Amino acid sequence: MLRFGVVRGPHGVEERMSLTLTGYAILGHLALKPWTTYELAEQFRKNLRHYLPRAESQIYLVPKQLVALGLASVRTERIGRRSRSVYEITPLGEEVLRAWLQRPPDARGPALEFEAILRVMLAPLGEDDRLLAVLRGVRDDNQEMLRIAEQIGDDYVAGRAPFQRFALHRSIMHDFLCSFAELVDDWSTRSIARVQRWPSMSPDEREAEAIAIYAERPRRASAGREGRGRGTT
Amino acid sequence: MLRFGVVRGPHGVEERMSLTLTGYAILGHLALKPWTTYELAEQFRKNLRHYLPRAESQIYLVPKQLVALGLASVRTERIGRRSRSVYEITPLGEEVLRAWLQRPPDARGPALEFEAILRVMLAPLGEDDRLLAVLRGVRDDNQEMLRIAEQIGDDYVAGRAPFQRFALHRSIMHDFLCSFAELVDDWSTRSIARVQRWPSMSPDEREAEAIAIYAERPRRASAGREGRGRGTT
DNA sequence: GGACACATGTAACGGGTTACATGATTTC
DNA sequence: GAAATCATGTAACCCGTTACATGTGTCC
Repeated sequence: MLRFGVVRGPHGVEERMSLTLTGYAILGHLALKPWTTYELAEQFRKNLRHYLPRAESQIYLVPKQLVALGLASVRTERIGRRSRSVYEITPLGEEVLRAWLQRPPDARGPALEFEAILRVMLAPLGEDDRLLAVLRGVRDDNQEMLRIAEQIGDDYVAGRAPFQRFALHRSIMHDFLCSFAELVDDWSTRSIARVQRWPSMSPDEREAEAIAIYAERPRRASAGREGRGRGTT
Repeated sequence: MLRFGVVRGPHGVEERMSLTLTGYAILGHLALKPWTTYELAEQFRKNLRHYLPRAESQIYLVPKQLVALGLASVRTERIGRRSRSVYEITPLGEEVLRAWLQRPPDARGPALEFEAILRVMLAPLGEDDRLLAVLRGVRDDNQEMLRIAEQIGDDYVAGRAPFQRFALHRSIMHDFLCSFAELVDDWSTRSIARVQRWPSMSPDEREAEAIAIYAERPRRASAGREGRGRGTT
């Protein structure tokens, strides 16, 4: 997060040094409504962790930093004897966020880190049943993601989602999350089935199976689609 | 990487403290054949970055640490006046790797970090054309991934891949990579098309579109599949 | 009265990134 | 002889994680 020099240029604010993605994520949430740190932590735990995984402690730290930078303000409420901090965005925070939304993303594509794939790669050094265990672990874990996606879908259909008014935009997110969870489910399921068939196959059959996959994937040519060509606009 | 106490137990080595995933990734590569740091860096740049992204400098640092831990050895070759280090796995390194392959993975599912999704989430704060720019950026960047996957597929079909002998195992990786690249391509393409239609739609139509997506995704029930139920085996 | 969720942090550590630096070899 | 690629690092920095700590409210 570090220093954060804000320069007021002719077209609004320009940032000398930017926040981390976590910082913008929280600032963005504050732009929608005031949040307590607990609510933010909950939000990250339930909804954001699939494409912005962060430790709980970070969610309590970052809002403080935003306040220190003048991008947010805190108000302390008392619920009985228990106190809680409510964070709100400041006008400066709104400007900084707007400037960020105007800028092109730092990373355009998704960053994936997938230990299981490394284990698949090194699987020839071990036994097939270890590979199966890895793939089953992936699939089992993914069931949770599928359940969460289902829950979110139900909430929007029932009209009781916290951000129902953004349903249209959020449906793009939901589309991605579901596609991803379904991909992991499908991939792990068919890979388990494949590995299970290997012992009963001849070397030639195995060779043929591998080559068939390499020959068919990725599907070639995606011609005749919207807005062909480079450019970020 | 830090300390790394190896204890020789009744069933082979037991590790007191483990390597990072990067450490195991490189150790795993050394188990297949000796590599120079440059080759490793190339390998990470071309093949691994999609599911284990690491800075180049890290690839030069980690093998040195493996040597310091006694898991690998270096040999310095001279090509003309230019020298290069060739790294090889030691017997201890092989044991440690085998022990790791035996253990269940630390993270079973994939970890995703996707700035563009955050921008989709906050898109209602900006203009639709900013959202379109983000989605187009994602799709354009993803073309590169699709091209790389195609290249890899061609190499295996032609029988000239560096690890042709592992074609069967690696086809599982290829399957995942292609599925993912195709997902990103499909998702970004259909999302661009959707956003472009929004201006010409009535509020009711937009509402209906959103709800339709939430109602259909994720696909419900995945009954009658292999090995139902929990458990890591 | 015990368990569990609510609620909010702090301190230390380190893995990985960014930025920089440098020289050799090949290609045009 | 300029440019690109080959080839190998080092130093500083810091974001995020791990692990710990602590008290409140509520349910049974």
